[in-house]
Amino acid sequence: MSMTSETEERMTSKVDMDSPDEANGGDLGESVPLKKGPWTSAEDVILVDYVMTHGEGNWNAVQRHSGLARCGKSCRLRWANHLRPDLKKGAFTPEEEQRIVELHAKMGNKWARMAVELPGRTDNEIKNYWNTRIKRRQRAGLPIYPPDISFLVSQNKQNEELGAFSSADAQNSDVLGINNFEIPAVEFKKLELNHLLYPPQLADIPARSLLNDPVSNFLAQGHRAPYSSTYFLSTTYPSKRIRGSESVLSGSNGDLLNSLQYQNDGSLLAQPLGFSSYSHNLTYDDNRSFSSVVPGGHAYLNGNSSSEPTWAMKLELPSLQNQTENWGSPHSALPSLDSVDILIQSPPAGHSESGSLSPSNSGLLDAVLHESQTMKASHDNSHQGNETSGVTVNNSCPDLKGWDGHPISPLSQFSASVFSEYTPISESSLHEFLSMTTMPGCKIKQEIGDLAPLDEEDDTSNQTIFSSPKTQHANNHLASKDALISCFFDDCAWDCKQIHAVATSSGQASGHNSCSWDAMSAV
DNA sequence: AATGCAGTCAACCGCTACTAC
DNA sequence: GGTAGTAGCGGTTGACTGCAT
Repeated sequence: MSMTSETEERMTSKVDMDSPDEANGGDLGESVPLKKGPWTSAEDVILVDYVMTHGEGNWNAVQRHSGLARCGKSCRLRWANHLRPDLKKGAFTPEEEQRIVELHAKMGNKWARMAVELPGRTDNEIKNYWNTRIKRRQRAGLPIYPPDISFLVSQNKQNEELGAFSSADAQNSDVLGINNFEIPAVEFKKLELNHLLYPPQLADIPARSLLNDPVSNFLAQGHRAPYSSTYFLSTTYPSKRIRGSESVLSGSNGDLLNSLQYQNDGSLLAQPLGFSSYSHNLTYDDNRSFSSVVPGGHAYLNGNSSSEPTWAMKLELPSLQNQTENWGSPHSALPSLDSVDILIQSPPAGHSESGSLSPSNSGLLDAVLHESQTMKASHDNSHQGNETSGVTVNNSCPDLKGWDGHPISPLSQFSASVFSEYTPISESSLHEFLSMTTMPGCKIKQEIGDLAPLDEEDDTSNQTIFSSPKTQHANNHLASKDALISCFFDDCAWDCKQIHAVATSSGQASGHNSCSWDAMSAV
């Protein structure tokens, strides 16, 4: 947001001068009231000067030493989000946007950790971008994640579900909660990250930043020296403190810092970055495409916005550390979830006729069967003859558009529908549901190539490669649910096409057949 | 031109984790 | 082990901007 000096001053005049805020770490010994609201240019200069002299940290001392009438928290925030010289200014690039989506699919609302992966970007920036994006897409009735990401999210969920089956496996889980099953290797061929690191370029910085930004001028006037060489390597960002069990990623900071160098002019010199913090699941292949396993799974939030909620339930999306601590353990309770508001309707009365399901499948799976069968009946009545290559294409919601205008995945629709139509929802049940629908080792990967090829665009835009887990346990788990899968996949032809694209592009067929593609495609 | 609305952004707030004593 | 101080994170708020009516 650009702000002229006049505007700045005008705003400043409106800023309340609050009394020292004890809760915010204000200096109780000072009589100077702490100021709130937008920072002025003069304040910025004072703060920058202070950091040049004293370094970062001890933010509450800023007021004492510089006379700046700001609380420590405010100073830290101002520095971290606006004044530190390694910040990248300007709009997110498409690559960064793609990266954010991908990171969010993996991490949930862990903005600080996402910021570590996006050098020069702040958690606040990313958070604002994401929230804006969510709002925009929800309004448009688009899914939060693109289909390939959504698929990977659900794919990951099933791996976590598998991990919960075996305490032995859980004990062997690595620090990030990836169990020792053979995790499907997923390649985001589409996600070229050739420019993952963006050295700040003057061209990227708004003119205001160069001409009117007092800090830029300040730095330009000879205050850069302290930032030269390794000054920031030891003191500055990304230096986000990793909370609690997130410390398993502690290598991230160091590795990242080791990949960054500041030049004498204060600009950031980018070096090849190996992402060693996620080296076990994030890699570059020879084509510099991005390979990832998505360990975190998230609810489909795309929008069945027409469903009026009867009550709201706050769910948290799983984060890595939570998976480690909870998901892999057979003694664990429900997994912790990141904050996502999901509006869920109360279940229809008397919805418990599916007594054939196991107790663990009660509730949501009943709902799955019920809705799937209902939808199937509906399709049979109104959409007969929509079969292509043995796959029934769901056209029941022709107006809904998915990622980049693609029709919304029936899987996504279905998931959203499940979320919106039935409640209370059990996270474990959801995982089980997703596990069944996307279980690796499923015959999908072997026989899917028999389907008609997708159009060229799909082939190139959703190239995702899976390998199969060698998990007999999973296969046994799967085998008992063919019937459910066959019902479900009637409504998932679209996602089957995605799977098809995956299988076609990968050329890696699994030898583990535990559920019948025929059963799914023939319904 | 005036008004309303949505989008964007900076900043604040509440909370938690870490550290030192 | 308890407490206070500090740092950091994530959610929320409010001001500004741009566009549509």
